Amino acid sequence: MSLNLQHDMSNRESDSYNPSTVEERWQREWEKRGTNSLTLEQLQSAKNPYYQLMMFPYPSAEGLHVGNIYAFTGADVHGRFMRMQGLTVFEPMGFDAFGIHSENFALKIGTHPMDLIPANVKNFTRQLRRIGGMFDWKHSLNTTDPSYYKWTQWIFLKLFEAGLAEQKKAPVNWCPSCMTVLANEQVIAGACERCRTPVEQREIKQWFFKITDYAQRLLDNLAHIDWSETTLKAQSNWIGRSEGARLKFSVVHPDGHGTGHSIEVYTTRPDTVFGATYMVLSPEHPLVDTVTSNEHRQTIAKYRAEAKQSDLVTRQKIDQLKTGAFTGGFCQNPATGENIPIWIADYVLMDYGTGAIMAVPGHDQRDFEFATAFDLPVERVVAGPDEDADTPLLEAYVGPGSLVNSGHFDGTAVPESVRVLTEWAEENGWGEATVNFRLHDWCISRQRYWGPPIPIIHCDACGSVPVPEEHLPVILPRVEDFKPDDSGVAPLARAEEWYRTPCPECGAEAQRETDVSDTFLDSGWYFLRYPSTDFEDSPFDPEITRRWLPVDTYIGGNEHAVLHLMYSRFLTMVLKDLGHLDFEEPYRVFRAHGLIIADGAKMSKSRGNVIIPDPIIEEFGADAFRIYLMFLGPFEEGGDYRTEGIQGPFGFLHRLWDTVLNASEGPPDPSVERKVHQTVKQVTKQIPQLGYNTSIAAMMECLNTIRSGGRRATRTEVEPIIAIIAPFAPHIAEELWDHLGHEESIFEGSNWPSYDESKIVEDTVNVAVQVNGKLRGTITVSRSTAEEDVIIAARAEENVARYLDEAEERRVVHVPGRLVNFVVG
RNA sequence: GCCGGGGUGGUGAAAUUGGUAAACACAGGGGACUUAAAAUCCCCCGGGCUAACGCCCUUCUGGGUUCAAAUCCCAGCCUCGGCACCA
Repeated sequence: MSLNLQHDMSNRESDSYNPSTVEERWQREWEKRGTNSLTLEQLQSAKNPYYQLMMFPYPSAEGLHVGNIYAFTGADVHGRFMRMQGLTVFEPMGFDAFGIHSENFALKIGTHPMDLIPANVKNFTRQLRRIGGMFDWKHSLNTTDPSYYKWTQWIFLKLFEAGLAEQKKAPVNWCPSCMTVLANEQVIAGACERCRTPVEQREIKQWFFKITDYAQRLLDNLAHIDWSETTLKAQSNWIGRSEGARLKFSVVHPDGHGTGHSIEVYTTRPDTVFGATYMVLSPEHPLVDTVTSNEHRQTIAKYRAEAKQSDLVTRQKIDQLKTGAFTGGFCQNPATGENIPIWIADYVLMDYGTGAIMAVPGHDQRDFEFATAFDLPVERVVAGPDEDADTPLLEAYVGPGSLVNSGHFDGTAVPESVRVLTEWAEENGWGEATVNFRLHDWCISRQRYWGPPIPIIHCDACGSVPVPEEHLPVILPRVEDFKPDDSGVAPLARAEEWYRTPCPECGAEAQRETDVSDTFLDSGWYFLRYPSTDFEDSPFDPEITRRWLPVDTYIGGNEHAVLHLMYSRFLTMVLKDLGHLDFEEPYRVFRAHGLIIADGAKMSKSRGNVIIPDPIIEEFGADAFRIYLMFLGPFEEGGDYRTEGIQGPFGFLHRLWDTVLNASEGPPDPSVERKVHQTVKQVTKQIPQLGYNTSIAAMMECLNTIRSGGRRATRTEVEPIIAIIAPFAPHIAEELWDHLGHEESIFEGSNWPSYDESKIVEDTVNVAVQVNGKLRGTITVSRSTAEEDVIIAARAEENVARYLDEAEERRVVHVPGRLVNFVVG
């Protein structure tokens, strides 16, 4: 029979599916017709605007990798689906091309980044077109383009004017290999995120954005935004809000007389203050010199020097022995009135809380370890159940209980005790309730070359003067020797003719800031720029921004859960407060996609399991590759890439092609039609939930049904399938759509098929029959069969009957359309 | 250590959210077509017992709830992410 069909279609025999021909044709057509680009007029007046965003790539020399394509395809499927629903979808793509990545690579191969980046961008653009994304290339952007970073600098100025940018000398993480300052976020377990070199501590003047001013708001808003749960959790952990108290301890002479100095500590357990038997300052604490006695000065100086050298590397290792040194100074425990010694130790960090702690070795494990190491007294002030004031402590007790050895607070239960003791401290003027955040201010300056210059001019008379807006952009000059050195001074300091400039305020000779800004500042606002790239005189056009933002759906990797996503939320909030935006959360919906792994491990050059996409696309086509990637597993969980796996989707597209080309006119077969409607329904429901793998499986199943027994399909059966596959395989969908006689692109107009609920219901159902919960047979009954008749039929089933004969029926459970369960005993 | 995600065939994974476990694919085996290969098509494919109808076992392990558990509860093991001396 299939032979006969082949014969019928002999005029079509040469038209077997050839992905590259089809894909080239449609990529050309889209370009020619402007299918994927919005006009300025559309941007200004679209009735149903939908902003589909994905994370723009850093254009590496290696080109797009499978992970990029996976992420972009997942977002593109969603965007194309929304478009077919009749929305005007804006799906831009750009390049995050500044930063240390490009700079390091340029240094390595000895090419200037200004030459390297355009070549990489060109290659990326070619590859991005090849995968068939619905990208609006008329509204692309590149962060290294002066017309873009002009506005990055403008944002810096806005924060500067608002008092949210400040320069201060700060102990910073210094990577001796990259020769640059790293943000705390770029330090992983004491080592540089990029090169794994242990980080040192240095004091350098740095520009900071005061993101901590927004900590509470950044945290509170997490309750209202529709983001992936894991991302929300990561953000909230990163902000790290904790409630506690600041307690003031007076510094005293050994004889108990006050020195006039006092030290504040931060604690989440003010209720254990009676058990504070010593105090520990961070080695960098400003009062260390003040409290140190002459005979201890040398030891302290030595310890501080050691701490500085090893700093974040060893300091962040938990499982090491506690070290420290006694200052010779004392302070008074405000609760007990007793003098307690002041130590310094590197387990106390200067940049958390106040950089000083009251040590309660009885109820804090770190303090306990320190006290044990240096033979300091351990006092019990909390007794758990079955314990009393004298139960010895073999380790810190942190569980529930009530206070002991705490004067008239004895007996207060622990959660209550925190409040009571804080109030007591407040009444007596030595403490107050405080909220503390783990989040640090954002250090945005880099002593590197490949970034936008920070638009500040340093004048001896006027101080730090912002570059006037009309002088923006401050163009990054071409400096041939841009290699960073150990001095901690940025390469731009070598461009004397560039940095020498008159002060905008007094006209005196002054110098430009030679630090450049962090890449995360570039990517912190790019989504605002995309819809307004037609405008040169403002970063984002107010009218267009009102129409298109916030972003409707943002899909990206969870590796940016804290940094990029936090910074862009912060900048959006600031711009709102300054009156430039009327919303404060940039992304309505954010979904984190999973990771593509190969051979059970993350793809990486060092593992040698990186898959290069180009040859696969060449052989099987972008459509098959897209489907395969989306078919691997749940999009939000990622999947394991196997080279052979693409055969499935590839064969599927071949069969789809043949089926459509051989389709006849005529009415659909009722049972096939039912399957088609079921499939349309399922895919319609699952795409918005990113249930791509199951959508594809449903379409495969549907095509199997259409073709079952070698039957020839009708046009009405296949047409909806072409439409619902279109978001996944846009090229073949266009070609087949065209073949069926449609003039316009399948993506123009609302071509998503509707389904008819009444055509979905089956007239007969299979009902499982169980005896005591074990499957003993199945029966097929008409959907409308009355319950009692279903049970009669079930009881009559041959195999079931064997089990029912033997025992007494106690109960019958009937789940309509699903099963009958006889409970016998 | 803390916070998340997850453990289902040889493999990637499904499972209407408590109702026939393994859909859809990959790999493997067998067959058809072909001079041959590729492509395509058809059949088999969790384990055990059986000539067969069937039966027993099976969703990391052990308990529990229920007529019914991959799904809910308790305990434990493993794994992958994130944070981590954060007071």
